[in-house]
Amino acid sequence: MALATEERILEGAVRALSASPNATVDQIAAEARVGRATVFRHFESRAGLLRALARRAIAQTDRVTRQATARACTATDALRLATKAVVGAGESYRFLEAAAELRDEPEIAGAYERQMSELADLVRASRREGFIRPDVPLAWVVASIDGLIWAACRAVGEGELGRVQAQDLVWDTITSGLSTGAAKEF
Amino acid sequence: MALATEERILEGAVRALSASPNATVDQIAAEARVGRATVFRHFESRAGLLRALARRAIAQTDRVTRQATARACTATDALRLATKAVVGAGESYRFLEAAAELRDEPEIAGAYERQMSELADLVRASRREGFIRPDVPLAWVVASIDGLIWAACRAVGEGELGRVQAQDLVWDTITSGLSTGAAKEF
DNA sequence: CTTGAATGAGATGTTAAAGTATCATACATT
DNA sequence: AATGTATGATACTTTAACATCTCATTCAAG
Repeated sequence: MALATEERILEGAVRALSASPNATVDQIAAEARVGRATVFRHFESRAGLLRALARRAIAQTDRVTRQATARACTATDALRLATKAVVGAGESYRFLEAAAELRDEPEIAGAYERQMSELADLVRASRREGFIRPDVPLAWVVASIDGLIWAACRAVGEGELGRVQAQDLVWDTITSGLSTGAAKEF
Repeated sequence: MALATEERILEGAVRALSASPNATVDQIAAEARVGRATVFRHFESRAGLLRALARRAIAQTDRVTRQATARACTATDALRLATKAVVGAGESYRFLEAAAELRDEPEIAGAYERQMSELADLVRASRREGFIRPDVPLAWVVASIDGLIWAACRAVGEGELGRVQAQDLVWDTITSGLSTGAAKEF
């Protein structure tokens, strides 16, 4: 059952690395309930395992993003659904936040760049629809949405918020901010 | 000049670790323009250096936060000034984002908890003043402000935004969100 | 029951980085 | 000028984790 084993290793790695981003191969193997040697039978090296893991997370994010944007009729709705979907898939890529060694891999860094640039495209389109404020730099809109998504994933991971709740709150915050608007003179 | 040397090492470490969070002692020493042995003369170990660095970053953040809140007359204004000040001090603690080994240190993790809980206090007080929306969970307000601060620090570090611009945008986003509000039916 | 593939356990080799030790040099203080 | 302290360079030891290898065991297929 080679496939099932690889899957178990990958799942274990996600858990182990989410808990501590410098987890050793021993810890990953233990988390996956698999012998240490078996990890090296399926992946050429620790770095290779991390790459596979990152590719998987990227593919997963791409998939849910495509599905979300496919059924949207406006760019703004696509942005909303994509945001929601990406937050929902947080568990699969959250370990990447602190995975320092993966930032150097051009493949991974490139994929992240691409996703950010796709987000920028959505934001630009939504701005043309009059939804996104024109007076805020595009770079900040992208950066802050990204930041809110990470914050939501973290909150879900820490158990501070439910997943569905977090998905809704991100869009709510993008849309309305956090203030009542009652006291702008502050 | 023991003090000046320690300072140089700490500054170098901030730079080296910001560039790559798993920087070796060699890289840190090189960045600080200091011999490798000198690092170990001033700090008992790499871990000790990181602890000192984290303590410094925490103290710096506390200092600017205190200064900011001291001259505020309302909780909301304190929140605004503190947010701005913390973004301004981003360079000094940004390396912590990916410093996995520091999360395990109870002293560091505890300080972060404390700062989050101080932020929560400010948010609660500002909410009593009618500024922060009462319909959003406190945990999310805190988490998203934290997320926006990190996003701003990252954007400044990457050169995407100027520091002052980023400081203003964080509060602007908290206050008003990113949408025009013109198309809430989306 | 036999066979073969995958696994677990653990011994062993390998390497990169941490940490230590030494010595010559520069520099400030007296 | 003499002295003491901090530093840089370098060689060395130690350690932790990666990676490989071997062998007994399990288990499914025939």
